Amino acid sequence: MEGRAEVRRDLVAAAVELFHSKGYDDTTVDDIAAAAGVGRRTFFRYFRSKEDAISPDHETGLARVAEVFDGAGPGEPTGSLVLRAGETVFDLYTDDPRLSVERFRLTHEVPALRDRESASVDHYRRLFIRHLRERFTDGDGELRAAVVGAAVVAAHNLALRAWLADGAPADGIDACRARFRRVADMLPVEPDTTLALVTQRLEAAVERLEGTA
Amino acid sequence: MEGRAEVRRDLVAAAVELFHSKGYDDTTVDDIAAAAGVGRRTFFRYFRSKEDAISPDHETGLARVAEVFDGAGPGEPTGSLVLRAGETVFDLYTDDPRLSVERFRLTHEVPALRDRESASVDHYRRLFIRHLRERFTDGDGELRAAVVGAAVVAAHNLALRAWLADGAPADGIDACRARFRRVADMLPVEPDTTLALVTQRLEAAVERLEGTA
DNA sequence: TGCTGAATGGCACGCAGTGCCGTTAGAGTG
DNA sequence: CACTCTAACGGCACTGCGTGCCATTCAGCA
Repeated sequence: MEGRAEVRRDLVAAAVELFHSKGYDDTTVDDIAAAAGVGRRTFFRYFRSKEDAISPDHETGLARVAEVFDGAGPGEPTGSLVLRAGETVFDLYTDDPRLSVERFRLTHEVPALRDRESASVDHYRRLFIRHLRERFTDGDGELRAAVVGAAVVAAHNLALRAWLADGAPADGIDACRARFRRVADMLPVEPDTTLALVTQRLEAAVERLEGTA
Repeated sequence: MEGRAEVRRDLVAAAVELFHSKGYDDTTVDDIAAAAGVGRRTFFRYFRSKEDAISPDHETGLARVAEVFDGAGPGEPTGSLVLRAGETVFDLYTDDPRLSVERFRLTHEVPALRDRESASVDHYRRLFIRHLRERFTDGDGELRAAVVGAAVVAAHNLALRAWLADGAPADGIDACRARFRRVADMLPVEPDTTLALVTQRLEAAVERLEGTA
C-alpha cells in the first residue's frame, strides 16, 4: 500500500500527463483518478478541484512572504525588503523545474487556468500591499503601497515567466533573480528620494563654489 | 412582448436582488430565470455564466483603453496617456452607481466573484503592458512596461474602490479621478528622467560657475 | 394564407463537486 | 490469536452549472 504522499504524487503525475496528451478540457477527474489507480472520490480528498491538481502550493508561498515581512527590522530599507520577499517565492518553482515548465505552458493555453493564475497572483499582490501600508505612513502612503506592491509582483512574474518560457535552465536562475532585482530602481519606495538627494548635493556644490569665488 | 434589451435588464435586476437577499451561493440560475420570468435556457443565451449576470462589460472597457492608445500621437507623454486611458474606464462604473456599489459589495464578499474580478483586472493590466512595450524601447523596456502597467491598474482600482466603498457619491467622482492622477508622479515612464535632468543642470551650473571664477 | 427566421422553452446530457455510508486495512490491546 | 478502533478508500446518489438538440411560437413578408 502507498502512503498519502505517494498517492498525491501519482495524482499530480497522472494529471500532468493527461493534460498534456488529451488537453485540459478533455480530461475528466475520472480519467485522472483512474490513471492514478484510485477512485474518483479519493481525488477530491487530495485536491479541492480539478485545477488544484497542477497548482503549486500558494499557501506556502504566501506564508513565506509574510514571514519575511514579519521578521524584518524596521531599519531595513523597503526596497531590499520587497526583493528578499519576492526571491523567497522563487524556490517554489525551482524545486521541480519540469513540473513548473509544464504548468507554465498549461496556464498560458487554458483560459480557466490562466484566470486562476491571475487570482492567485492577486493574493500575493494584496499581501505585499497589506504589509507595505505599515511602512508608508505619509499622505499618499496607501497609493504608494498599491503601486509598489503591484510593481514588485509584476516584476517577479515577468522574470519568472521569462525563465520558464526558456525551459527553466539551471544556469538561468541567477539571471532570473538579477532581472527581478532591477525593479528596485523603479519603485517609489521613498517619496522623492532621487530629487531630494540630488537637489541637496546641488545646493552643497553651489555653496562650495560660491565660497571659492 | 419585451425586446432583448428589456429581458437582459430584467435578468440583471433579478440577479442583483436575489444575490443580495439570498446570497450568491444560495441563488441558482433557475431562481434568476424564474424571477425574471424567462426559462433557464434563455438565461444562458444572455450570459455565459452565472457570474456574468452582474459583471460589467469588460470587453467595452478593454476596447476603450485600446482606442486611447491607438489614437494617441507619438509625441504625447506616456504619463498623460496612461492617465487618459485609465480615466476612460471610470465611465463604465459611473453610468450606474447603484449597480456598481452592489457589485463592489458582492465581489468583496464572495470568493468566486473576487477571483473573477482579479482575472478581469489582469486583462486590463496585460493590455496596458502590451501597448507600453511599444513605447519603452530601451534595455529594461519590458520590465518598465510591466511595472508601469501594473502600477496604473492598481492605482485605478484603488481610487475606484475607495469611491465605491464610500457609496459612490456623485460629488466624489472628481476626488476619485484626482486620486488616480497622483500615480503619475510615481511611474518610471522615462528612464532616469529626474536624475539625468538634474545632473545635466548641475554640470551646466558648475561649468558656468567655474567660468566666472 | 403560407413561408421564413429569430427568439424561446423544455428536455436530456456530461461533468464538477459534495454528502453519506459501507468496507477494508492496519495499528494497538487483551 | 481474536477483538476493537480508526483512518483511508470506493461507490452511490444528489445538486447545480453549462451545452446541444429540437419543437413551438410569433413577427414580418409575399
